[in-house]
Amino acid sequence: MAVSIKDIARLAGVSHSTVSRALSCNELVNHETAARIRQIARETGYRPNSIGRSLVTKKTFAIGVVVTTVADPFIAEVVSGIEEVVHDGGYAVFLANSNANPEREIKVVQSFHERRVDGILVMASRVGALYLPLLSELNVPIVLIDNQYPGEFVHSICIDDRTGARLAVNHLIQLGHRRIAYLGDQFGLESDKNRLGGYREALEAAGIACPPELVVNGDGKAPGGRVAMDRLLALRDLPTAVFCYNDMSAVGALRSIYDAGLRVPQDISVAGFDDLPIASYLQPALTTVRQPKIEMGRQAAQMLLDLLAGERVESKIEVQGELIIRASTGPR
Amino acid sequence: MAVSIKDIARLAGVSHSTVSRALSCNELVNHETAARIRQIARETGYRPNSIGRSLVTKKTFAIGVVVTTVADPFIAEVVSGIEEVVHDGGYAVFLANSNANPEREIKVVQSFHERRVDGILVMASRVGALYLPLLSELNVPIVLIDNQYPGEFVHSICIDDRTGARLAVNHLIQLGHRRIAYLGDQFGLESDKNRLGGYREALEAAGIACPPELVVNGDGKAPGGRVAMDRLLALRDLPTAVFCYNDMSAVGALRSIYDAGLRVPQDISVAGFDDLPIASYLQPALTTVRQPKIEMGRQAAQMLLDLLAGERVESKIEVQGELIIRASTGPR
DNA sequence: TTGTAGGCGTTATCAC
DNA sequence: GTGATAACGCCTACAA
Repeated sequence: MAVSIKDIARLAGVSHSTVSRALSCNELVNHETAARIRQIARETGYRPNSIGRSLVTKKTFAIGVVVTTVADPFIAEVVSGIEEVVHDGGYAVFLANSNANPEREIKVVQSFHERRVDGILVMASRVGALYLPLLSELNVPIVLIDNQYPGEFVHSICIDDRTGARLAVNHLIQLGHRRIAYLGDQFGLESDKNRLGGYREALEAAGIACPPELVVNGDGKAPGGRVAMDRLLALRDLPTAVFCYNDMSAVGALRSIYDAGLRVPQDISVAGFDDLPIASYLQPALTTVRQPKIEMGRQAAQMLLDLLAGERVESKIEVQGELIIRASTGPR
Repeated sequence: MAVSIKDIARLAGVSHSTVSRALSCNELVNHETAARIRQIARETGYRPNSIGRSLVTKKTFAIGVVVTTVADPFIAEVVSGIEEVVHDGGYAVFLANSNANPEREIKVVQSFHERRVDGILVMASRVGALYLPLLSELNVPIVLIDNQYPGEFVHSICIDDRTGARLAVNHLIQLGHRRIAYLGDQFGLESDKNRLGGYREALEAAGIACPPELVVNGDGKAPGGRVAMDRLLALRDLPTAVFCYNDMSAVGALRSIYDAGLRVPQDISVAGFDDLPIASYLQPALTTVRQPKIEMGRQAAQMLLDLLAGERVESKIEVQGELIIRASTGPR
């Protein structure tokens, strides 16, 4: 079937070890025989079998990436940053969806382990610190991106949700808004908790009340944002501004507001979080907190590669968001 | 280090072949010893090494997926359909970006081959029929999704771009438009050629002229769509409707139109292609040709799995788009 | 029902 | 410089 090192050895009239050396550009091999061997390898269309190699070297040069779903624009951006660095580092990427299901997340990690990946990257983990016991057993470095399970993990990178949220809400306050709503994600996620926390802190610091009816939950996507905004619009006393968990929630909120016949930002200001590529193309262009998505992917991947190279790494990176003011927020 | 089948054999006082049989639930092994072995495996945290297994079985239960970039909402949707079916079929997914670079695409495919993936899926291939010589050499089944290189390939799935485009353009014609522009993708891509072809056919069938200045090229993304629309708006005689290569191009076109102080659809109607999740949330909601994105991913993956199972498969699937009429198109 | 032996494709350690 | 030989972890005849 596929041509192996032994086939080449036979054709070249040498031993398979010589072929191995010649192909791995080992110096200790006659220049002419090496050239002849490489020539034969080319002619026969030889491609080294990385399975055989991995078995002896105990390196697969593969890393596993777990995401909740790749059909999420934020995640897709981060993954593209990961892919870039991992690929340039000579590694391949296994990708699997957890569907935000903790059991499935663990299953996926274990299947990665069976494939003997050299490292694992998990986005928006629903397991987080629960890995710690597994970790020593697996003996595979894991880096978490935006861990969604309470508690510290060894190696992780995340955005400073709290500060980012304060940035956005302070901006709304400075515009004169006093009745500011928070349109969140599903209950229980760390980043939602922290963005809500930042929102509360900003209001409190400004001496503004935060009545519970102004905090609603969506699902981090447009449909949920729309429904949640519908609830806010059903209030007797409408908010004049809404800070949304993320841009996709804001997209849903905008739809709800338009359908109610209101204008943005004249009637209601809307701010998001993420700064997805679409954000500046929405009508009106969305004010939001930019996350360095691709860069976060790159950094997480680099942290993992450094770990694999045995280098010392910062165990926890926290990046800062940047407020991008566009047209969806205006004075009260 | 990691516990192997031999370690368990030693602990259980049996040979490693017995362990192998017990763990693969082979019937030919004493029930009690099997139970004991499985117990030990559990206690020691044994995880089979799929590398060792693959070497002898010559199956990796991995498939390689090549995309131009995963940070494209259309591609991300298709990939999520692929991942679902592939994962449920017991296979893992290698993901790699080609960055729309033909040389890199070939490199990636070859690296997949070195890893001895059981099959390969390529989205928006820039290589297409050029694979044919490589194919016999690689001896790995390849399925193409939306092949962008001219010519037929063996196994492929694509959308009927021509008919889809006609659907959209006929809709604009029925609304009374006569001056209809085509805002395309980069020059040279098959789907762009075919959507342009469908556009021309629809106009011709209606006896409408198609002056060359009404055909412009974008890049399949919002920035390119915006710039291309700017060019259309610089025309002395403006189009009253624009059919865009895809939804992201339409997103850019909308921005350009708003910035010019015009209204959609009152001044200009805009139609897209894809029906991305965002399409119905744009302002105004985008009229577009729906591609069954997730389903296309599923079908492509299923085709590959069927191929791997040695089943007969249709060599070429062509799916139909569906016109989704929303608010971005209106009477002239 | 179980053990022995061989081999998958590679790298690595020895001698020669 | 080169060739045996062993090893990696697993599966699978074949033998017992």
